[in-house]
Amino acid sequence: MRLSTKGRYGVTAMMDLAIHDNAGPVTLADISQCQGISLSYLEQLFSKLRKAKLVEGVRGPGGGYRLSRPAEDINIAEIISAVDEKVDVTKCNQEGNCQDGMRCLTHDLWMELSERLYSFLAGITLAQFVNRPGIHELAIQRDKINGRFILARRQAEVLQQQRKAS
Amino acid sequence: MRLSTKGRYGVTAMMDLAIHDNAGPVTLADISQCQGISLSYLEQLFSKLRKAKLVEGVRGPGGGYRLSRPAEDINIAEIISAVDEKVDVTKCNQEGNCQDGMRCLTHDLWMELSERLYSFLAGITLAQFVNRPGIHELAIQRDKINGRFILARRQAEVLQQQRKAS
DNA sequence: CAATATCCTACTAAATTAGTCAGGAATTAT
DNA sequence: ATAATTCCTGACTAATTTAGTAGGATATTG
Repeated sequence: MRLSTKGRYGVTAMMDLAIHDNAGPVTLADISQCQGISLSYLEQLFSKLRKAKLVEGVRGPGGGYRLSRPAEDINIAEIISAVDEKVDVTKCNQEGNCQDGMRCLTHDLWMELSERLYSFLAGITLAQFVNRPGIHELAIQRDKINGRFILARRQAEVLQQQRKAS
Repeated sequence: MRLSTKGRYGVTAMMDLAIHDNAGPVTLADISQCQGISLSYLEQLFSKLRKAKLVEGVRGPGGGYRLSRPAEDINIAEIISAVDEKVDVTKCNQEGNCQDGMRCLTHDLWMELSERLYSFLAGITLAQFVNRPGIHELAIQRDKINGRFILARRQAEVLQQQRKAS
């Protein structure tokens, strides 16, 4: 009973996007460096996230990825499903043909577990999780350690523009 | 997010023991044939189940395995833990050293998920599951199809002895 | 054009899972 | 006693999945 790194990486990366959402697109190179995930591997994951319409890619310099919806509307179950296949612990993919074309004795158990698992994860939005006490502080601390100055600069620019506009 | 066959096999096999609990020990050869699991593989699983004190082996002819405790006192989480390692979706085995010796941003999420997962599974006893409507009937049907006459005979003998004793 | 990014496909290495094989040890029936 | 039955153990292997590489194409900005 475990979660592959694919799912964990996916959620972690999405949280990164959510945290830096106001500072424009985040590059995979950035995430790769900070979270210690290989760039190419991240590209594969984001390809899936993009196909699931959870993120949007922006090409070219200054580009990167951003959430395609507000963090309030993205839940953990979606992310894991997109990246790590289904959240499902049955053998038969819920089809009930687990043993000789019939439902095996434990089929109902796995079905129920799968459902509960999914709804637990579906009940947690990115926003909810990012807004937990301490998370933002922890993230900023991390960014400093990792020398994520680009993001800091961008974030400052965005604030300036907002001031101009008002 | 998935369950390996180890865990599934383990639970399925334990259910088999629970269902045939009144008919004396169940041989692995029997389970192997009926559930379509290789005998040697079952032996490995049962070695773990035995070490976790969930089953007892009875050697010699007429031997097999039986539950070491009443089915009411055995829950699904124990079985999976015994056979398939921990029920845990964190990267760091709950130690909180997931990223550079610090807790990663998603650590709390995985911790909470692991806990909920475990307590869900721990809340289901073998007995509860075996006593679900339809399960016993399904099992008897299966036994007939699989020609599990040995067990049927034994079950009859047990009943006779009980009658004599009373 | 040059630099920066995403995007895409195919390949490879490592780890895990699932299983096999070969034998030994305990128990019971004959 | 001995043969049959069954658990028990460890080492080995094949298949699958996971994780990661490599290399290049495409789009965008300055």
